This record gives sequence, structure tokens and C-alpha cells, in this order.
Amino acid sequence: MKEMYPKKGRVILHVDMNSFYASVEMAYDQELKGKPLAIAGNPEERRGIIVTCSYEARKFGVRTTMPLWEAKKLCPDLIIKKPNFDRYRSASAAMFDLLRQYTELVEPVSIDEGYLDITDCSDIGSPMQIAESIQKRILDQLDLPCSIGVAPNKFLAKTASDMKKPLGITVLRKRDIPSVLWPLEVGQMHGVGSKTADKLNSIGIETIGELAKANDIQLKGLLGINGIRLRDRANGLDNRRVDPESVYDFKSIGNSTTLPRDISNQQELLKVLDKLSEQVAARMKRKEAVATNISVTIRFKDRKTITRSHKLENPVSRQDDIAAAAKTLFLKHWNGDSVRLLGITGTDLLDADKAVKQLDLFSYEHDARKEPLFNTMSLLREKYGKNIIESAGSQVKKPHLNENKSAGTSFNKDFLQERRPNDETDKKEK
DNA sequence: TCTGGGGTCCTAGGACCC
DNA sequence: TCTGGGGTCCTAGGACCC
Repeated sequence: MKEMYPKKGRVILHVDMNSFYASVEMAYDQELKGKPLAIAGNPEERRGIIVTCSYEARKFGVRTTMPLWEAKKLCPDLIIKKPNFDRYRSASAAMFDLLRQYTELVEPVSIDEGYLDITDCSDIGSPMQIAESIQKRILDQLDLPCSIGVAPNKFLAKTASDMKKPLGITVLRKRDIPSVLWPLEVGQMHGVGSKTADKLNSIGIETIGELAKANDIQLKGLLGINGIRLRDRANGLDNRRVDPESVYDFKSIGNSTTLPRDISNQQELLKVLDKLSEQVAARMKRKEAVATNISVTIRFKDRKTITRSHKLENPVSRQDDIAAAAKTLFLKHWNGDSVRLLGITGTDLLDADKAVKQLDLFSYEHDARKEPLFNTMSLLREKYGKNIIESAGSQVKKPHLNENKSAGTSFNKDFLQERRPNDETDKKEK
């Protein structure tokens, strides 16, 4: 039966941290504030690309993924910091804890951004007041800047948060779509990368407005069902809900590494696979997951990349099992050419307790943190000599820091991807 | 001196089954 | 002188995002 009344409009916020890693480093070290700062890996190990940079660095043209030497050429005074992922993860956890003081309907989408559904939060204040409060408290309590989009759905909220940086708040209503969204180039749209933009341009679609009015059949022929979805989004249609649980539905766990130099020696490469399987095994253990599919990624000297996967009869999670599967795959498909990067990923994940065949009393790993968390209270006491949290907080829940303990140095969702307690459902069935 | 590492989702072909 | 029409599983690869 059709609903007789239109569904109540939703109010969705998208909170997007501004140059997150660089901002966290600045929160730790005030000396860095106002200076061109970049987070980058080690060029000696061929990991020397810009991961994030401060707005001061951007003024010089420094951009994410730019090789370090190029960034230095543009900005000779650029300050370089190695990434400190533990630090970013705990800052992230503190940030999401703060968001959850407004509503439980918080969906993290990556380490530095998330959605909130504040439709039923009118008792707290207007959407704009809530956005302002969030932005101010993240700045005051964590010393981190963010931009916020306010809109009736995820797509528009995401688009809006992108419009004013840093420290912007942008409202994007349905009625603003023709004047604000449609004049933008299609390539600007979330979900449209360079390939898709080229394809759309090839049929004369240059702006989001043109995409919004494009022909169904033509779009489907060009882009498949994604074409239809993009056209809907261009019209401001998006009914994906804010799902706080989605963070637990991880589908793969993988680690990869660019080798310090190209390697063609088999023994050396197998050693790398040992190391990678150790990392994957450790993360699978923490997340209490097992994999029934193992895949290996090989990037050759010329950057040509292949992935080869194998479905397993029995799920694996131990290092030696993962390594064995990975090595078999590798040896079967490697043509002997020089290798630039190797990766191992476990997919088709199951809950460990569902898959386990025998009780392993020693499987629980207690992994203590190696360095202090991004602790808002101690940080601010240090800085201001007073307790900002208590003075600012009238909310029930105190920000509590995630107990996440990964010592890994990966950019991923580990900061929240703990296994959901009491989860009865098999991930595969979800 | 080019181009990291973590992911998700989608497509497409072949095998296999009913 | 004949080969339909689903469906699922597996594998490989592409596009995109942060």
C-alpha cells in the first residue's frame, strides 16, 4: 500500500575533518600551526608521497599523492612528518565519541568523516545550531577543524561539506540544487572519477545539471546501473540511510607494501609474503574474523598489477595458513618479472566463533597500546591548565577513547572496526 | 627520482546446475 | 540442421574513494 503522506524529510549531517592528519599533528605540536606541513612516507623506501598537507602547504600547490620531491620543489620550507596512525586513530575515536553525544545515529565512513542523522534531534536545537555546536566542540576540545554539510540526504550532505573548507558549514536544500549543484562539472561529483567524467563528456554531458536531465537508456548503456544512480544523485535523490552498524560489516582485511626496490629474487619475495601474512593474521585475530578466500596482489616493475585469488575449503586466520595460501597463489601466477609491490588480502570473511573448529584458549590477544592515546583531557589540561571537557560537557556520555590497539601503520577503518558484541548474524548473510 | 595503502562496489565470463 | 532460460559460484579486473 502506498503511503498516504509524504515521508518526513530527514536532516543529515556530513562531518568532514579538514586535512586531518596534518591537523592532528598541529594539535600535538602547536609550533606547527600556521606552517606548511605535509604528512609523507619515506622516499628512500619509495613511499615518499604526500598523504595529507596543511592549508598553508596547499597555497604552494602541494597536493595529496604528490611525490615528496615535487612538493619540496614547490614549497622549499615544507615541514615533513611521518604518519603516526595510532595518533590519528585515537583522535578519530575521540571525534566520533563526541558526535555520538548528539545522536546514536552516527555512521563513520572513514577515519576522518562520518554522517549523522539528526532528524529527531530537534529538542537539542535547529540543524544549524547542532552543526555549529559540533564544529565548535571539535575545535575547542580536540583542537581540530572540520567542515559540515547539512542536507536532506547523504549525497547532498557530503557535497555540501565539501563546499566550504576549512571550518565551513554549508546547508544544501532540495531547492538549492538547480542553482548550486547543477552548474558544477560532473567530475566534481562524488562517485564520478576521471574515467566516468571522460565517458560522460564523450556524450556531451559536462555539468551535473546535464547529467540530471540525461537519457536513461543512454546512461545505462554507458555506465550500467551506476549511470542511473548517478543521475538520481544529480537530481538530489538518495535514500541511503545512516547506518551506525555498517562499520562492523567489513568485507576484507588486507595488507600490501611497496618494496624499497624492485625484487625478482624468489626467496626475498616469499619472505615479504611471510611478513604480510603476519600482519593480516594479526588484524584478523583482533577483529575475530576468518577468511575463506585469499588473494595476492602483484605489482610489477612497470606498475602493471594483477590480483589472483583462491577460494578455500576451510577458513583461515593463522599466519602460517595465510602464508601458505598466498605463496601457492604467488608461485602459480608469478612470471619471474621484477616486483614493485606485494599484497595479501583475506576476503569472504566469517565470524571466527562461527567458523572455529576447536576451542583455542590462547587465541585472545591482549595488545597494549604503545603510546598514549589522543587524550582530550590530558591534552587540554596540558595546554590550558584546566578541564575543558567537564566545563563544556553537559551531555550524558563522556568522550571515552576507543580501546583500539592496532600497532599497524595502515590507513584503514581499524580505528572502529571492532567486532560488534553479541552479533548473532553471520556476516555473509548480511 | 613519479605515482602509498586501506578499502568498497560493480561487471563479466565460464562452470555448473536444474 | 541443435542448442532455452534461469540461477549461483568463482575468478579477474576496473573504477572510485579517503
